[in-house]
Amino acid sequence: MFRHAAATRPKSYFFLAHRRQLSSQRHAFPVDFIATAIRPFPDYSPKKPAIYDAELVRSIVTALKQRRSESPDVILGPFAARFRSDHLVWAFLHLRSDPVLVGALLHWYRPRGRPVPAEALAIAAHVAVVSGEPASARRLLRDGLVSHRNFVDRVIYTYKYWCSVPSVFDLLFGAIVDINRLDEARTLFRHLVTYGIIVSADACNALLSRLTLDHMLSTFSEFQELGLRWNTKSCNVLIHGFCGAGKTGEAHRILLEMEGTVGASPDIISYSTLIDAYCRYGELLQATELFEEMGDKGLMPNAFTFNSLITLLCKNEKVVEAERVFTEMMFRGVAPDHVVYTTLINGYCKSGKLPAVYRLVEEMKNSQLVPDTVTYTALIYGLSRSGNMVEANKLFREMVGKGLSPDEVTYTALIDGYCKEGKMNDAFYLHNEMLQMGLVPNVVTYTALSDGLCKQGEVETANELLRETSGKGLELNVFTYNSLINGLCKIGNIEQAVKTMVDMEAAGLCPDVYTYTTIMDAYCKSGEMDQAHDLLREMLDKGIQPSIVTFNVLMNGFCTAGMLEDGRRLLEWMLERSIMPNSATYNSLLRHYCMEKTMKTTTKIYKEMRASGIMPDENTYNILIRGHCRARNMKEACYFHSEMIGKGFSLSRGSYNALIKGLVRKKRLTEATQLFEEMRAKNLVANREIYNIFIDINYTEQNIEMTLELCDEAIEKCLPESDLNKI
DNA sequence: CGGGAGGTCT
Repeated sequence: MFRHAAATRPKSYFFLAHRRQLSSQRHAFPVDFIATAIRPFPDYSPKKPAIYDAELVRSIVTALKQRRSESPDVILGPFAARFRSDHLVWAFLHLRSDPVLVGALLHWYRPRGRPVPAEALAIAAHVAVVSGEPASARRLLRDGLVSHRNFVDRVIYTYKYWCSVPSVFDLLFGAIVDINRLDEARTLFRHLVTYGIIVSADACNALLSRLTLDHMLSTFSEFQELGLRWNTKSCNVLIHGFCGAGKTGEAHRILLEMEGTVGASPDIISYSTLIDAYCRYGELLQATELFEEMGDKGLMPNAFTFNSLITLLCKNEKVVEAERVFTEMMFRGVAPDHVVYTTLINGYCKSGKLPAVYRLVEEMKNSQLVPDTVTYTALIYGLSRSGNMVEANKLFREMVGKGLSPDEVTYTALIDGYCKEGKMNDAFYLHNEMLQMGLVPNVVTYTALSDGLCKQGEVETANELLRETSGKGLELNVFTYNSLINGLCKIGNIEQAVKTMVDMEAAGLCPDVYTYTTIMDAYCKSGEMDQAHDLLREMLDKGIQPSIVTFNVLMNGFCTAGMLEDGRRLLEWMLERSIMPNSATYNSLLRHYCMEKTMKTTTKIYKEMRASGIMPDENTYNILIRGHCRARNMKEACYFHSEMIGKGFSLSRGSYNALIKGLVRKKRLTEATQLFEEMRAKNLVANREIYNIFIDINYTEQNIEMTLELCDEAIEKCLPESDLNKI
């Protein structure tokens, strides 16, 4: 049923509506200003058909109404030759309460090569809105907008005669925003105000969220002054905008003041957005304070809120704490979704804790949560990182099998995995495959490939690749330059590395802690401690904070240069500034004292390390074991060996050699043989000396077959003795 | 209107 009464409604209705709006505003306008400012919608009516046309239209309409179940093509076919675009509107006059038939007529007319007139599209949209079909109205409006320059005018022009309702303008506004004509949306808002129409806050929010921060703010105040009452979502958009620009202080201010200035109280999204920003910028304290505060206000944190905290903890390599928060969240009755699981899985992937990863994947499946592309990418990345390309590929196929599409991030994770293994052919094969899939490799992909080439010593090829990358219009960034600089350092070309650092500055990129640490390491390794120190000075002057790696590089430099006093001083300097050393810091010192065969000092330092709560890593154990073996402390060596096995660490080639040699010396042949077999099973090559020992033993015991096998193996695999010291 | 994946230094 169509309500003709609506046609008389607009003027007074909107006047009242507008007054109501203003009375709740802080900046009230004089009422008589509004009374004179509002103009009525135009009085238009469709032009009259000629008798011939009217009869044609009546026949068409009758046919459509009576034969609803038949295809419009069949019904309208006979009229096709005589049908003009004018007939559309005349037909709509009879079909105004029947949006289905309006749609059918348009649908039939449209593909016939002639454009649908703006007027017909606008009318069809009004009919759809009035009949409660906003989705099709929006489609029609969008069509009108893209095909007719003055479509907005047509919608306003036809508004009154077709007894439309104000929400058509929300849809029109939304459609303009959809096609990204943001200035036009703002103009429309102002224009509609002159008719006494205020576009809804939600429609305006869609615009707001697409604007840059500056425009966002100016639009917010302008629309507010024109009579719009913004809502909580609007403030959330502003909060998000400020957060994205790093202005958490401003965002926080909105959260605190929105109730008073806009009359909209912050909701769970307002808080979560700000909490997420604090987490992103590493301000855990601020984040947790807000977390508490929202609870006090009766806003319960949800999976989004918790996820931000979990992400931050994972980023800070506190994945165990992250899981504690995860457990706490479930305890509070918040069910984790697939995103939270992905966050935590990724955290464990980064720290290489695959058993925990598998446990969470299992748990996720049991909760009926479905992993998506992001989840799979995190898993593939985790497996690539731990050198397990076979499993990574299996997962890749599994995700494709499940109908998920790998994107450029997924491919890059796999490509990086191959690069880290030095399998550059596989890496480039995947690069080609992603091109064939229509995916566009980005600067991250090329950085991974370039880094892979650099690590293979093919710095020239990497340089060539990056030239091509720039040629494609991709902008190289700090990561790219750093990996190239590292490549140059590793082939011993520090001079070129420094030149490249200058290049990157010329390209407008600031060398960061990675750049400096990389070059400092090169200087340290070539014994140029003064140069390294100069660079440290330079980076401190620039206000770049050294990382633990920077200190470790220096520590390693001091130790290898035999500047032990400087090393110890550096350690104390770090401790005084509560810069927490890690296992690598201590490993340099330990390695040095082991080489000096001063195991007493080594043990003292090791005890200091444990007392500071620093867990030894695989390297630490290998250093200690080799040291104790050389000092012939087999009891200690064996103790550390069993402890490291208990933690899932493995002996290095050097440690195997040292342990076996030590055990043989103590005549503990059973243990020595067992280790030798274990070593061979892992495809690690023993020293010539060790082979000789076992060849002798087997020969003495007349195990001729074994003797020959070992001889062959030694000839095939062992390097000449002279090269052994280089390993 | 809010959350999760990939590339650089020992």
